[in-house]
Amino acid sequence: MHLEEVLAENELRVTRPRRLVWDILRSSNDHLTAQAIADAVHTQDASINVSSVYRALTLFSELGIARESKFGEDGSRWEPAHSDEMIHLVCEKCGTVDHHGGQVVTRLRDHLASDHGFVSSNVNVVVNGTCSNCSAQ
Amino acid sequence: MHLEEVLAENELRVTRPRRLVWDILRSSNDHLTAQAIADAVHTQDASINVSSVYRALTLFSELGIARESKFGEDGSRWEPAHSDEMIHLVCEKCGTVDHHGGQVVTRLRDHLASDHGFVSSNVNVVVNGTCSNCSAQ
DNA sequence: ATCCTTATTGCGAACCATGTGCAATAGTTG
DNA sequence: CAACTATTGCACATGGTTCGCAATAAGGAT
Repeated sequence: MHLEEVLAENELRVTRPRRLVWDILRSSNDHLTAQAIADAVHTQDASINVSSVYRALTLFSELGIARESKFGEDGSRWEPAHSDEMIHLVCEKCGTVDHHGGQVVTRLRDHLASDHGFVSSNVNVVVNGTCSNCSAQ
Repeated sequence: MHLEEVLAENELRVTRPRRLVWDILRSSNDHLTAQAIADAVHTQDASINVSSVYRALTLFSELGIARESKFGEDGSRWEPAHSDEMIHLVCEKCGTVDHHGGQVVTRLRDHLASDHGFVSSNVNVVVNGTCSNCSAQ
């Protein structure tokens, strides 16, 4: 997915802050806080303001190319968008956040819709626990 | 579950702020923000400070008798603790938050543990969407 | 019931993540 | 290149949540 296209399609401009924030989001496979992203941006261009980072992130989320999740302590975590099917496994020991795919979410959605008339737009699953690495020792 | 017992077991004191916060949590079947709880407390005793409300809530959550969830805009939501099996259905139209029980979570836990070595301590499922009431019209 | 000890409070200020108004800057289109 | 205006940087506002500390009150002992 190319930032340029998505922005162009919506008649939005491709600016340096937006490009940098996007590159960092894409290149990291972590779930970064806005602050962490701002820090990373600053190593490449110290003149870019935190506000622009926040503005870029909110924009990306509105455009559907970034996803905001709330876990952990210090504010929201950001990552490139992925399907709801991908749920989050947060290890309480090493702090790693992994994705896990399956049909759980789809099944849940279907069940809620057909049996309870609840039409879901967005499903968020966060599992806290101990990952296999950490529970090994 | 009696507040007094839980507190006594942990050599903690039963104070007016704690009792009021607990009563409000128990009597409401909503998911209240700390601020809303503070407001409710104030109608009964205006002299109680917000800090004490926050302190009570964090304490209750440590004691395992209250649960903090993060959805919506304005901060965390609080409710008396319930099993992970109860997932949250948040209606984007009317704002209602409903509980929904099932085996989804247990199945997910088992799957993650046996097939992926991820031992989950706590599972959080938030489904955003439109409830049957709202989608009716 | 009263005294003592110390957990807990109220207060105010601090903090942190996030949003905003506005003048200056820089994409984009012609 | 020029012009139009979306977007930025700045500095400040905001809203939720925490903290230090002196004053207060819970609960056990006398």
